[in-house]
Amino acid sequence: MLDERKLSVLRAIVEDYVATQEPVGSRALVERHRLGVSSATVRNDMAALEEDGFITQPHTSAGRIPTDKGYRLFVDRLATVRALSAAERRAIETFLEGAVDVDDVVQRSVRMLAQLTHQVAIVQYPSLTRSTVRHIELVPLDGARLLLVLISSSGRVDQRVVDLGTPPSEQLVADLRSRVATLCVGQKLSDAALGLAELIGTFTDEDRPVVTAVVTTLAEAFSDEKSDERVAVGGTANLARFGSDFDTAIRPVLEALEEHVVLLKLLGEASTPSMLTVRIGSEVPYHDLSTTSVVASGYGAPGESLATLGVVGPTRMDYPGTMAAVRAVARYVGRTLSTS
Amino acid sequence: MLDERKLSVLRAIVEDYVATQEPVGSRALVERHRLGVSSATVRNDMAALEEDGFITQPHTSAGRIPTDKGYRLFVDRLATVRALSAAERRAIETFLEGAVDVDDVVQRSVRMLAQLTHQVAIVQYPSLTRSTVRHIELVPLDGARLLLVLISSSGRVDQRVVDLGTPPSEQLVADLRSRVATLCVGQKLSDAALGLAELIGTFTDEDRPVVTAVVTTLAEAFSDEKSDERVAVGGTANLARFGSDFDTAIRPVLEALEEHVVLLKLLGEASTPSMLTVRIGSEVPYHDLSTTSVVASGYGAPGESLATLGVVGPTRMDYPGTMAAVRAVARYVGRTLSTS
DNA sequence: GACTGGCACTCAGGCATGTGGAGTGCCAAA
DNA sequence: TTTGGCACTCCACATGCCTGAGTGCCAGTC
Repeated sequence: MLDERKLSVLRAIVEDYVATQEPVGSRALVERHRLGVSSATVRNDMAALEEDGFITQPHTSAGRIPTDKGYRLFVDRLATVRALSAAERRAIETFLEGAVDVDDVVQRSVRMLAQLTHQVAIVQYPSLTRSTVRHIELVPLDGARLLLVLISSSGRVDQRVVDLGTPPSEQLVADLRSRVATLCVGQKLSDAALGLAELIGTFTDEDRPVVTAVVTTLAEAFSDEKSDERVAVGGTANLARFGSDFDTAIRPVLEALEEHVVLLKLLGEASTPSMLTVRIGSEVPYHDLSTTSVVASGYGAPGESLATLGVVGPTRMDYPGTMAAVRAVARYVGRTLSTS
Repeated sequence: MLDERKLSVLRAIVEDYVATQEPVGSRALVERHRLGVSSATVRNDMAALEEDGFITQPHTSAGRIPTDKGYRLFVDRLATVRALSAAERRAIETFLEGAVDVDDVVQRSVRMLAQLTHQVAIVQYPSLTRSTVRHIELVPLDGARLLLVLISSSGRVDQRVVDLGTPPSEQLVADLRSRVATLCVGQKLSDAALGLAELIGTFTDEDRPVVTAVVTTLAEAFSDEKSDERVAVGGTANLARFGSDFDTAIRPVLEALEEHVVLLKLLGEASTPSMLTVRIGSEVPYHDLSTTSVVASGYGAPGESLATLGVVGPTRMDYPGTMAAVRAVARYVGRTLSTS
């Protein structure tokens, strides 16, 4: 039903439409691509493709534009992955190398990604719950307060102030510090949770409130999803690509970008690193964003992903180029974070 | 030259234009405001106001719109400060009270401000260099590295990793910690700088590299402007108010919003808290933003301001309302931060 | 001298009309 | 199965007209 030539025609339509933003007709197609057949033949193929729902025409006597289904087929079967140029790769590398801490890595990635793809870029901060603890520290503050500092394997540093009620003895703090460290370092926090809970029972009744407060804070503040919700957004000036009508095209995207929860859902679950997720138009889980596509990838150490990054753009985007850029940036970010 | 009635006419024009976004004519003016004179008289006044550069007409036979100079006069002499409603004030208060840390306060303020003004809101994080040190801590990490934690009076917690070259003795760390703390706590970092520099000389040659590294990091990482550059932006969906032409109206603003340096310059120097700065159109120091206005205010303890917050919007904005909202939020944020 | 009513003039924006061109669908012939 | 040709459709653009809002000015009135 879909012979080789029809697929070529679809590919040609997608490529031309992405390039020109205008419905593409049969005549223009045979002129720009060496299809080896006449425009009449292409017209027949187009009719078939439209029948199958891969393309559509905005109105009679207009050219064709791809449907979401058409883009999907294009991405799955027709796109030839464009490799990044050496210059681009070098640019990513040197730009990311200049980062001084995790915050900086994320900022720079977002900029890089926006610049490479000319789309809106989103980078999620490395997940706390999914990385292991490198160092844990308890610092007594003035009064009955304790500063809890957590350094995770991705280099991220988080802190939280714990209110204890009563000032703890130096002895207790030191003891607690070493035992918590023994339990947690090298582990994921979630894996250490059980051990931490048991820890409480091993202290005297007197010390128990303090221990409980610390353990609870650890569990609550650092383990729940809240601390994984941080994201950076960049390249919003590229929203122009969505179209010129602010209310229907641009505003929904801007609103989504302000809702971090929505953003995280858009990026989706981080699968294994350098595994690309592409959602096209109606596949995006928000109705207002039905004319946008999302290209995302997990990033992190080769084994397991730390978080997700990606771009959102109009459905009529350059998928091969965007996918290549997202994949490349994800790879470099993962590398940068695991060696720092 | 500018009698009372002409000023009333100007005020009426500004108010109507802001409300309707359309050039306002003499007829409509006398209908909507009880000026007590006929439209012909208003026409004469308008001619005079135009002569003086306070208003202009987009084309012959159109109504008048205020010029930047007109808005300026309006803001300086004509605007009656609209007080926030009790409900609005209560909303700010309860919303900000729910914040758990400084980050949260800033996030919430930005949202609040955007929602109140229907403009794009910008909040600068409390300045490190301008607040005093509440607590300072040195935490030995694995290897020859030290974690430097700084808690400032605004509740902000910052940390930096120092690379020492050689692992320091526990004794040295403890010694250094207490002496640095003595020097810094209760002071601004900049005021303690001299004492810190002198501190180096009081250690033995052997210890000096370590001390130098710590002191330098303190001075460099926490004292320069870099750490004051953090800002939060919100309400970008309100960009619609700038107009419908993306390229000329919206894109320049989006681009400015991505450049933190530009943003900080827009907010301007924080003067004393609850002192409002209003820049109108051409008064804004960026040429691309000549159709935007900025309303900003410092915030902080009554004495001296910690940082700045504000909104950017089109020159045709509701100045009294915006100014009231900015002032109110600044006041509450200052209060919230100084009591936490 | 200040205000007012009246009048002629200007011009943007909306609406109807007309036209060119790009593109399609279909059919008969190769 | 492909192709050239032809009739048909419909958008985009240009043209022209008209209306209404608004102005500037002037002569008259208080």
